[in-house]
Amino acid sequence: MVNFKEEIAKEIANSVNLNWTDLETYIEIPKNLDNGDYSFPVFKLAKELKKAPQIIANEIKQTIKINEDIIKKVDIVGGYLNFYINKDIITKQVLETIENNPKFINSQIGKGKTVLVEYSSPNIAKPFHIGHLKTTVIGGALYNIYKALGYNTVGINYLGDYGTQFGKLIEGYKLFGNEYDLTEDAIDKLADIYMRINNLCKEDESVLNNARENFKLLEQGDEYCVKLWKEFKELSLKEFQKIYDLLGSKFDFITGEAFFATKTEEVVDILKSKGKLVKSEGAMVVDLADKGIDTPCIILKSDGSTIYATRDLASILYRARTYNYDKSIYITSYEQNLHFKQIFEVAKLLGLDEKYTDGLEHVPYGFVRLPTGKMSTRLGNFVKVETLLNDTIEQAYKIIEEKNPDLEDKQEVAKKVGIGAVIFNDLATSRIKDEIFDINEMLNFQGETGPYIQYTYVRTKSVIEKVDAIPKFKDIKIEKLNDEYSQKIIKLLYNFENTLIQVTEKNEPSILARFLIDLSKAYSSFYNENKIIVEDEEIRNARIYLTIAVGKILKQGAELLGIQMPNKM
RNA sequence: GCACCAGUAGCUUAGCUGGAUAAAGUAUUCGGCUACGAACCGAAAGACCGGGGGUUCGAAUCCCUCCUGGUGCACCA
Repeated sequence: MVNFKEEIAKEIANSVNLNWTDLETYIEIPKNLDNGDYSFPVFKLAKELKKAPQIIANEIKQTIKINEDIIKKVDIVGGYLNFYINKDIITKQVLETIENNPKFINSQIGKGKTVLVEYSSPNIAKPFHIGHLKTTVIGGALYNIYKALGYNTVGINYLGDYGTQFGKLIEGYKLFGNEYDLTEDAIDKLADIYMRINNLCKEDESVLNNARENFKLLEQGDEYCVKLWKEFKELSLKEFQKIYDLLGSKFDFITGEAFFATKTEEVVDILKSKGKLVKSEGAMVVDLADKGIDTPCIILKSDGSTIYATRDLASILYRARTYNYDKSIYITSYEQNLHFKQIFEVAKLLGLDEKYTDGLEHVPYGFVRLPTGKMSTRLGNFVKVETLLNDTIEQAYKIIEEKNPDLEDKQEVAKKVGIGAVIFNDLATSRIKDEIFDINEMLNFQGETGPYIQYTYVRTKSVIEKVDAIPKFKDIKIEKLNDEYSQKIIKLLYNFENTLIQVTEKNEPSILARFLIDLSKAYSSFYNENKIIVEDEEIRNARIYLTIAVGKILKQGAELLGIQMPNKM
């Protein structure tokens, strides 16, 4: 496809004798359509060329060689040079590309590169509540999008399956295990046991010591403890899998902390041999004061055992060797900002190639809070993902019942719509923002929501279903799509791939979520203003063709976010 | 106390590598189904872009400072 910015930048560059790549970054897209399709602020050159913007603008306008196929018109308004592109060429190229390449992605940007995405990472034996949803959904979307751009993508679920907490849980099971039947709702019951033993540990030091002892035994491979731990893990995974199935979350590897616990020795050895490990308040730490980080990174606790940082470092070593990654992103709440800052600094001391340490990136997201305050498993103040999904699915079912009672497979559709609403809600805003969870907001499927995108898609399907002959691209009269509504859609479609690239540059799926809203709005306006199935065959075919293109991109974009599209709703 | 993040319409947000009149949704009021799906479209109203300084031809955007909220700050993850 023509890169309009590049073409314009090159032509201006010729005219003023400057480097076109710099000029390209100056080019903007005017908010107001009256100001053209692309705009060049001439003020930017005033200093460099030592001339008034007006004079420069005139000179450029006069000397620039305009290829009429690409640029129709150049205007000077204030200090801007406004470019009006040839609508037919962009329309033709967009539709032609979608015809030939249904995925509408040409970029080779990810070819030969490997990206690791660590996400979801729940603690086993604890309920999967809506606080874990963001990492699962954001990570899933990023995973899909990197993959779509050609990256070799590896999704890792780094389970919290290690640590003193399991010593406690084992102790709790020993004491009250016989009161519970773990064949059903295992996690809830384990969480209950954990809550009880945790309270007991606070009251009774000897219980806490038993818990610590259990963990030590677990580490040493004690048969009873390992057997219990495995059982807890399996029960938890089984329940998590139910949620992952609903959300469509997929992982290439489910590798928990325990896996790396056996690999920490090398980390300690390397740091020791480099003299970076120093004793501080009884623990072995790496001092990071010279890196601007006040808090040293603990590698070995006072009792000589490892800590999560040590295991994270071991995982970096392992992943560098195993996957030869170019980029490795960690999706967690911003609570862990300092932790990742620390381990990324310490990772530089492990003797790894710079490629690997440069590729490390923490992708933080904001807190989810309940109106009643911060969520806490310990205090029982949380909303389970399962409950939330059931509520939204039920709501979707109710609305279908009301609006489209004859629909087939209502339950299936309600599932797609209800889950789509939840996923979209977590992806629609910048990930760094905190969210106060409001169930009423979740259950409102109007406006900028997942169901709105699905509804728009369903309308495209419905239109296409109504026509008997699907037009071929070669028969489309491009110039029939010159109206403002069609053109708005075309411009959005033109930006689809660029939008995906932006998502990966910022690790920000909300950019795609917004794009899909914009496209849905543009199509809804088009739909209301233009009758599609009209007598005039040329107009009809052109509009149907545009409808097909919108449907394809909506579906693809939504699926990249993890949202399934129903054909009817 | 130190560090990081956030503060834009009643509410939820977009815009933040500086650019033309600050953009949406929601809530409120009004209009549109004898056109292909009204979970929609259109309109009205709603903003000292947290306050104050500065840099610049130009600041929601960059710098300084203050205020508010959140998070982190050593053996939990």
